[in-house]
Amino acid sequence: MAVTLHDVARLSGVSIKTVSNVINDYPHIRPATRARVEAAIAELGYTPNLTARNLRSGRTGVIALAVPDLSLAYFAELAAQVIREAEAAGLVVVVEQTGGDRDSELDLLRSPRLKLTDGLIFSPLGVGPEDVGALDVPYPMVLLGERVFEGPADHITMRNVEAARAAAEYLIARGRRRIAVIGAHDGERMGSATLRMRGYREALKAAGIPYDDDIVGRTTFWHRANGADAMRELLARGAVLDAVFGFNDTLALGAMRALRQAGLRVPDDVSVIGFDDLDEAQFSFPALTTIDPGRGWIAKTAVTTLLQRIAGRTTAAPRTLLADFRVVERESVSAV
Amino acid sequence: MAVTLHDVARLSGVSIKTVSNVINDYPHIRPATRARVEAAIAELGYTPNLTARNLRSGRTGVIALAVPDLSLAYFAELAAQVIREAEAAGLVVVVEQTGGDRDSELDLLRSPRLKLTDGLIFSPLGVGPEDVGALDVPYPMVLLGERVFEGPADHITMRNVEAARAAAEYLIARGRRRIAVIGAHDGERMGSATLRMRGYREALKAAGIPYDDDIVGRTTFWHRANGADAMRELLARGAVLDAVFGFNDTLALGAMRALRQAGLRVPDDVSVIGFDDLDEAQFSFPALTTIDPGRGWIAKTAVTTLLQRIAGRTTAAPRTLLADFRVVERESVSAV
DNA sequence: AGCCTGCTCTGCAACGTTATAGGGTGACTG
DNA sequence: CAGTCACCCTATAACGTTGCAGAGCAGGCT
Repeated sequence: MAVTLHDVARLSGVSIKTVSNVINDYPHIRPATRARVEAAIAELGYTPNLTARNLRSGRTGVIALAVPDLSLAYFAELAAQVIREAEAAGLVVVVEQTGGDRDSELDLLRSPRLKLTDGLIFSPLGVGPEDVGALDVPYPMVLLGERVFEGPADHITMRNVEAARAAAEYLIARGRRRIAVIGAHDGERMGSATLRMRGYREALKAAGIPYDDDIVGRTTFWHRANGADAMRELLARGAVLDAVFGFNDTLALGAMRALRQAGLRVPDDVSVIGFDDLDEAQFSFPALTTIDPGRGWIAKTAVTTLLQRIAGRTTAAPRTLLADFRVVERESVSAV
Repeated sequence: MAVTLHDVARLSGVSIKTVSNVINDYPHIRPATRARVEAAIAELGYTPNLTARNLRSGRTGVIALAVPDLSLAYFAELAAQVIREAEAAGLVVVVEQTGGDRDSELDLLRSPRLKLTDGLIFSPLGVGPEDVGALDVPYPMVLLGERVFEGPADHITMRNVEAARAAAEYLIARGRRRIAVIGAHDGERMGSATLRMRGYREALKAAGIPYDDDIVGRTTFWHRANGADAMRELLARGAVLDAVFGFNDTLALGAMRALRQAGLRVPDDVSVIGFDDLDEAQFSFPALTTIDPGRGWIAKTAVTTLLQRIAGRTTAAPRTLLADFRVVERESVSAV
């Protein structure tokens, strides 16, 4: 059924190793021989068996990307970019969905399925600082996200505190003083919510605005529905606010929907800023002002860093690399 | 470095084959031997080398999913569901992005990378009926989408014509007569645009409404930006309309943004219906009325059909399977 | 007693590839 | 004219696993 090196060798009248040499661009081959072999390859439609090659070489040319769920737009866009970067480097990507659940994440790290891959780009949501032990895995890994710092692996992430501070400052600079937050998460000891909250509070403090727990909307999950629900709850209990900082774009978009449903005008009555710069943020009405956290750079750097580890070129201590961010000005924020 | 069967065999004092037998649940092993082997496995932390196993068995436990781009929400949600279904069946998924480009798609079909997988779920955008030859590939494949019918592979898709007709009828039933279309695509001989247009025209005809080319917005790509642009163009040339049928949700959402930007009220001045039932359609303002094309069923059926082909249980002729659809009523359509 | 059967375990070959080591050529050098 | 060297090619042994064939042994049957 499948054509192998043996078949090509037999047809072209050379040894199997010569065929292998032709395929691998070994330089010392007579042009005539090379032509004969290539003709045989074409005639038989031979393609190498990558499984066998991998067994020999110990490499698979496959990397794994583990994210909570592709139906979350942030991770879909991240995955799209990681796959593009990996393809440029000649790799393919297995995408694993953990559901953001700590146990599933720990299972995945130990799964023999990863044996089929050269390395892992892991974006945890459940695993945290208490699991650094489990993160000391026997294969190359790059960590994304905010759950684990000082872990045993390279870590590529964004400047959460600074970016969140910039978002809040952007609102403050436009005269907003009652800036609600959507996405706070009390139980969390380390993560995006904690860090972005820190940046928010820094901005308030620097501007001399008191922190008010009454305008902090809490939600563990960061879906559109959670943003809308948290916003409705804030409005229902009569919170006074002139701006909303959604800790990500889907929260902000959900919140924006709830605001407009409640008859409030965005940005005039309430300005809204998000975080992530999803594609869809350009097309809400009004278009969402947000933070571009450098996702493209993160994807690219994750792949190149993983490749360096795989190649064993870097035996240095784990590094943490931070992406640059910027405020993307659109329509959902106006000056008072 | 890596622990192999040999290491386990040496430690437990049995042959390598016995260890293999223990791992593969071969029944005739003395409990004492089994226990000894299992203890050795645990002590050494042995996990099987899947590459070697695959070379022996000819199976990899990996399937490929080829879509245009994960940053398109429809394909991200499809991929999420395919990965979930595959995982339930003990498979992992390599995601390939073709960009929707015919040449890239044809390249992919011939790529040796697919040698690493047991089969392919392929959602083409560029490849069309003229390429049925190239689709006759030597590995199990399931086709998705509307580009190729009557091909050499199983085909799982949606009831485009009926669903589009239902969408238009839904608008007509609410008194809308000037129903614009966003997403028509003239160059296309076969595809979603063609089929959905057919359903739209069927509905018009059945209601005795004349077809008017002036309210048909054309766009090859189906991003949010294209929907907004096409809508703006229609409005700019003074088209008279009381409803919009976006051939997918992102087009509809883009169009909705353009409508509201132009000061029109949705749904009262102009009602909007989409197609796909993306997660984000629930959270636009107003929430988007749309068609649920049965994406979940499609993902599940694609995986199980592919698995049947891989197992060789079905040697029957290629089948076409159609998902059920339904209209999802939300807020973007109102009665006149 | 002799044979068969079933259980437990083993050795070898094979999956398709690449690395290593080395065997022939012919041409060039001294 | 011998020696050296670059070039072209080949045979063999792995990579880690599983399928196949069978060996040794105990127990039960005739």
